[in-house]
Amino acid sequence: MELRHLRYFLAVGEASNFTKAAARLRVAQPALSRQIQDLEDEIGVSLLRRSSRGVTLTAEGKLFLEQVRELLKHADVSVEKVRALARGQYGELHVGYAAVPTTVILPPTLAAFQKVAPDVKVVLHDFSSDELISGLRNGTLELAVMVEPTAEQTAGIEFEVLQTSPLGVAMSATHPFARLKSIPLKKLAAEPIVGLSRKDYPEFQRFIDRLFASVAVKPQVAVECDSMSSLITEVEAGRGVSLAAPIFKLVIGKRLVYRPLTGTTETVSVGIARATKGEVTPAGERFCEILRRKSVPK
Amino acid sequence: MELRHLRYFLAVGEASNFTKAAARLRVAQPALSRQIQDLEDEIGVSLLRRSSRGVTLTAEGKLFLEQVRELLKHADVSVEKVRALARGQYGELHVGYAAVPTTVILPPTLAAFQKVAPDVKVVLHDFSSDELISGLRNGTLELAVMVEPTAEQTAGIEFEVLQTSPLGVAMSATHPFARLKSIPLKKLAAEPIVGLSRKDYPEFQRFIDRLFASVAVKPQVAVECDSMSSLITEVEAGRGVSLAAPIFKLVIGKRLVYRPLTGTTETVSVGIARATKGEVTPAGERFCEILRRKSVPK
DNA sequence: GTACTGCCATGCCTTTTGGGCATGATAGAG
DNA sequence: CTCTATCATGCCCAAAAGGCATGGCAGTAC
Repeated sequence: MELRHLRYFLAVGEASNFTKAAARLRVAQPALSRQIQDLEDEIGVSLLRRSSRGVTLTAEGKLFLEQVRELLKHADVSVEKVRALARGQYGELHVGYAAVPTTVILPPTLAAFQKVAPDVKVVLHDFSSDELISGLRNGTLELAVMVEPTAEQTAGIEFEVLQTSPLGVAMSATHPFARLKSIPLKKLAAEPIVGLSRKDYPEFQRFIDRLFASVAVKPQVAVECDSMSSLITEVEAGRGVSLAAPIFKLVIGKRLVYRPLTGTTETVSVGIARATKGEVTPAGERFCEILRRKSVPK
Repeated sequence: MELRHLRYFLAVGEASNFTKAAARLRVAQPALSRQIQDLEDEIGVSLLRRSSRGVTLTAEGKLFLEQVRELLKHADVSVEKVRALARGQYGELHVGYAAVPTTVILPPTLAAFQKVAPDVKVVLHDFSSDELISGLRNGTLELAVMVEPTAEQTAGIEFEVLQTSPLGVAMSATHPFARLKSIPLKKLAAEPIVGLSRKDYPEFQRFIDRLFASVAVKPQVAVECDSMSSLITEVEAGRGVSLAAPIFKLVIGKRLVYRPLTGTTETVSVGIARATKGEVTPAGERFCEILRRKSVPK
């Protein structure tokens, strides 16, 4: 039994007439006649009642016709799914992201991606940077939108910068710094700093170290928070100030004040991280393209 | 695309090796190789990654393999269903029956049928005799197990007798008749009779008329019941006696007394009724065979 | 490094089979 | 009773599946 037999049977069943079905299939009527006979022989059941005025389906034929309809439909859909998968318009896409630095880029990207590939199920994973890296390594994540990984994390990971921003400082409105237009790095060095915990964000510690190496000062990290929301609360309470990128302004709202940091050329970069030998699905590729487009500053 | 392509792809996908798959399919390896190429060309997507140490599925290949498995399974099941339908081991069978006269035959028949054709859904319809006849005529019922239809009902219906029984009378234990061993028709004619309603059981009225024609007496039908249970209650209450077949003994239990009727050769027959030009399904045929077997008195 | 082995692809030929054309058989319509 | 529409059969051709021999390639063993 081949799909041809089923396609032919479907045509005959729907036309109730060999001649017309043959015309629709663009084959000669005798060829069709024989294929149907072969099909009936193989199944060993009469599917059609022939008469000199067309054909009618037997009860068995009716049942089989139903089945054949489903089957051919399924075959079509299957092929279409595979093609869509190859075009990046079907399947699952596991995207990891760091919540705060991606608040601006991610939502419009997701919206745009949804439009071009509505049948791709995007599975979002809000992870800490270390979790993102290991997710990429073990294949759980196909790509991650995050801040540039540190040298220790970068093995087997390739990173593509999307946006680079200067650094700034966030503080409570009552803090003395709030009266300044910008904060010099040296002044910051003398101030207690609210930071992120070593455990969840190891790269934060290293970043701080690198930043203050230029002024040869050990910064005072007064509090280590395990989440952004607690960090904001601590800063708001006046326990210290926090390093921040301009994007941070969107997250802190009116609870904190943001000022640019001067006296350093250090920057933070947000971009796409992927495993060097990870699978590159067409859907992932499309997603990256949109990310790039949405990252161009207007 | 033909089923052959799918069967071949399944084999290759499962073996991860053309040579072994070809052996399992009993075709030469090059032939298999080419069919798979054709398949990939047709859907326009790479399904396999070839290497010198076998093949691995691409993401598209994995998706397609899943689909193909389902598809081939579906094809097998479809053919099997059609064959089973032709053998009378699949499908629906609508059987009408008259509840009381079939209390003995039907249950064992259903049990036996269930055994030989567990996948046939037997749909039972407990109808009055007129409903049974019209059900057969309009095709709702394929067959009916019932008492022999009257001449008026018999057009377009063929009836096959399964069991014939003499007539008897049912009465309450306190009724004078209960002291007799049998009841002569003439005595019965003088007695008030509890019958079935004209509306639901027209054949009952005609049967009564025919029976009493031989003794040239108009019987007194005192009460017309619309169901067997109410008839039993009425008889039990002493409102009259009722005509009955021996089978009736099983239904009345100890609530009523049964006595044979003498002075008449009239009998009641229970059998299979079918529409003369109704569809005869193999399942229906099987059901009838079992009915016949179960009707042979032991 | 070299020979070896297992794997898949390619080229060429054979066999199978699907398909076309002409024609036959049949039954309902006019 | 002829005419016509319908499906089946016989015969032939062409397309395509399949087989065999062989080639290329990459690990593996020596």
